[in-house]
Amino acid sequence: MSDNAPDADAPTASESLRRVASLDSAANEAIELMFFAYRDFTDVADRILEQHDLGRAHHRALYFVGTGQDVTVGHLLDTLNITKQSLARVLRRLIDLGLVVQEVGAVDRRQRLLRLSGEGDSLLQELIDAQRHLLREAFTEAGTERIEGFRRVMLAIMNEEDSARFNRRKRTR
Amino acid sequence: MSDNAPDADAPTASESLRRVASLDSAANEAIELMFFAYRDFTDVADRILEQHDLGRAHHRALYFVGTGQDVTVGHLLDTLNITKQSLARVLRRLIDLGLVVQEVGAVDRRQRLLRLSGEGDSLLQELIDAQRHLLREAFTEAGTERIEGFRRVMLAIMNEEDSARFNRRKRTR
DNA sequence: GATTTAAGTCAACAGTCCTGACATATTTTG
DNA sequence: CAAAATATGTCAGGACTGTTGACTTAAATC
Repeated sequence: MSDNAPDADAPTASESLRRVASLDSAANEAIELMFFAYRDFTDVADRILEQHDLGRAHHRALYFVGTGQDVTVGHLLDTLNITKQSLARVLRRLIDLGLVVQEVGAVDRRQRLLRLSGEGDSLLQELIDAQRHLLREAFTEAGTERIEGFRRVMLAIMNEEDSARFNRRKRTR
Repeated sequence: MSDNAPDADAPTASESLRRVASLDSAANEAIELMFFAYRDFTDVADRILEQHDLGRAHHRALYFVGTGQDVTVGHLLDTLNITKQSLARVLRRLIDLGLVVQEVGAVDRRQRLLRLSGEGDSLLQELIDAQRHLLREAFTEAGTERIEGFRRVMLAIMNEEDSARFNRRKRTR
C-alpha cells in the first residue's frame, strides 16, 4: 500500500513497528535538517542584505513584489501573514530607498499596485542569484535525481493554505 | 550521468543548456519551497510556545540543551550562532521558569552544565512531538521512498560547518 | 446616500538580535 | 606561584520585526 512491494502477505506486527520507528527517527533527524539547512539558506541572503542595511523582512517584501504581478498591499499581507503595521514599516523603507514604486490601480483606484524599480530589481536578482546558486550546488552534490524527493517532501510539509498559494503563484507566472 | 539514461553519446550543447536551465528552475522553485515549508514547520511549535509565553529562541535553547549531553553555555553559543547576551536573556528565563537547571562542571568548575528539569523535558517532548508528527505525515504523503532525496538535498544545502556539527551530534547520541 | 473596502498612519509594547565594556571564578601556562 | 587565558555573567543601549487598537482618507459598492 505505502511502498510498491507486491504485498504477498500482510506486514507482521514487528515489521510494521520497525517501519513506524524508522519513520520516527527520520522525522527526528529532519527536525535538525530543517533548522540547519534553513539557517544556511537564509545566511547567503543575509550577507547581501547587510551591505544595504536591510533585513529579512525587506527581502520577503521585495521578493513577493518582484516575482508577482499586480501585487497590492493586500496581497502582500496575505502572502506574508503579518500585520499591516509590520508591512507598512518595511514597505515605507523600500519606497523611500526607491527600490519599490507604487501606482494607483487602474481597475480599482483604492489599490496601490507595487512594483520594483530598476534598482530594486537588481537587488532582488542579486539575492535570488545567491540562493539559487546555493541550491543548484546542493542539487548537484546530492544528485539531480534526488530533487523530486526533496520537492515532494517540502510540498507535503506545507499546510494546505500555503501549498495552494504556492501552486497559485506557480501557475500565475 | 545525471539522469539514468545510458549515455551512448555525450550531451549536445543544447541538451546541457536545457539541463542547466532545468536545474535553475528547480532552484527557483526551491527558494519558495524553503520559505513556505519552514514557516509551516515552525508554526506548529510556535502555537505551543505561545501558550507558555515563550518564543523561538527559547525553543532552540531548550532543544539543544535537551538533546545534547553535558551541554555548556559555550556549546550552546557555538551551536546557535548568537551572542552571549542574546543567549543569557533566553537562558535566564528558562532557568527562572525552572525548565532548565545548571550545575557546576565536574571536570572544569568554570563551566555550567545545562540540563532540563522534568518540566522542561515534557515541554520539549511536546514540541518535538508536534514537529515530528508534521514531518511523519509529510513523509507518508510524499512517499517514504522520497525521504532519502529530501535528506541528501537538505544535507547538501547546509554549509560544511553545520553539516559537520550535524554529523557530530548524530554520532554522539 | 450609507456602508464597505483598501490603504496609510499614530502610539505603545514585546521579543530577539546586536555591540562594547567590564567583573568573577577557575584553569592553564610560563 | 604569578600572569594569561578561558567560561560565564552582567550592565547599558540600540536596531529590527512583530504585535494590538484606534482612527483617517479615498474609492467602490449597495
